[in-house]
Amino acid sequence: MQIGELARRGGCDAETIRYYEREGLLPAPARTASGYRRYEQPHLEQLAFIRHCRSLDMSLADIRRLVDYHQHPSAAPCDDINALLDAQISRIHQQIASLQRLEQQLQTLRARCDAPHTVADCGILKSLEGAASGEGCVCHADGPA
Amino acid sequence: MQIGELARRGGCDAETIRYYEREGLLPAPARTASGYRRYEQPHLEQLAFIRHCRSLDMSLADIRRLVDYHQHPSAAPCDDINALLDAQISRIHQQIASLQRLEQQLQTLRARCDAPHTVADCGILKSLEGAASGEGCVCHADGPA
DNA sequence: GCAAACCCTGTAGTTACTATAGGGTCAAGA
DNA sequence: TCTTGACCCTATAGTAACTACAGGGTTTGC
Ligand SMILES: [Zn+2]
Ligand SMILES: [Zn+2]
Ligand SMILES: [Zn+2]
Ligand SMILES: [Zn+2]
Repeated sequence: MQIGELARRGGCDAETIRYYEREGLLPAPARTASGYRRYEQPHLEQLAFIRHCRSLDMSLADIRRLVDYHQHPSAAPCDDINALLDAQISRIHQQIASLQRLEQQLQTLRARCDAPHTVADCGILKSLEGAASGEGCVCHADGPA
Repeated sequence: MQIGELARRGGCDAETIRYYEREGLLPAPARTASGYRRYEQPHLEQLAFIRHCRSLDMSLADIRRLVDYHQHPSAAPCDDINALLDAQISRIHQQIASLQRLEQQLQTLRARCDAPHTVADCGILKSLEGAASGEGCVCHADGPA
């Protein structure tokens, strides 16, 4: 199949596939006489592997390592794979915590403007200005995030 | 004060300040005869304003709009400011939801490797491989994220 | 008169793509 | 046969918000 069909079946853009090839995540396929890329079933599976990992928000560097394990399955213990997953989970966990603090801070700030009024008089802007001149802001009352 | 002191007091790097100047978020300050930037108190306050907004994860584009309101307070209603905050809050909210789904998916995948074994035999890698060949993965059992 | 600690500009790198520009190829219809 | 449209190719630049040089000049103190 050519790159367009692989892209459709893999649920991504053809540019993305060329990018993965440049980055060494997908092997360079055979070419037709006119230079078109020719893909086979294994390419689709490897692309699906990559896209699935991406849907888990893994970095291309991490995916590269998993692809390597996938292509050269070794008798070594799988500690590396576990560590990779654990790091990913912990990163996500921290991001969630940080975003939850952030949302609370934004809600507090948002609450400073409850009635309709002018920009010059807006409690949100006033809070931000106060914080800038060192007055201590409403949103970061419990220590900066 | 020179850029280094402003950076220390503003809690960021001197490069960041030059970047803000290039981006039009901070006004170009006066220069000494030898070309060094000379900052005054108002610059520090504007930098603090920007950094505070950044700590709320606002985009530089949004901050630029707030800085404009701050510098030219108008008699117009503050709907824009409210909309900006609301959009920010909703964005964060969606990110949290998406990351929570993600964490669940990663935990499910992680649970496929409970005992120590070899890479060739690892349940995590096997799950990822199965998903790539269309078998339906453990992690996205409840529909893709 | 020299070294350390500043400062300057300009450019390139980061992540995972996305979007052009400027071409070549191929199959089908007029 | 010519042309139209859908496909493909490479190479380059753009995204967000910085960060990190390279390769200089300046200022301060000893
Ligand atoms: Zn208001
Ligand atoms: Zn605050
Ligand atoms: Zn395992
Ligand atoms: Zn899955």
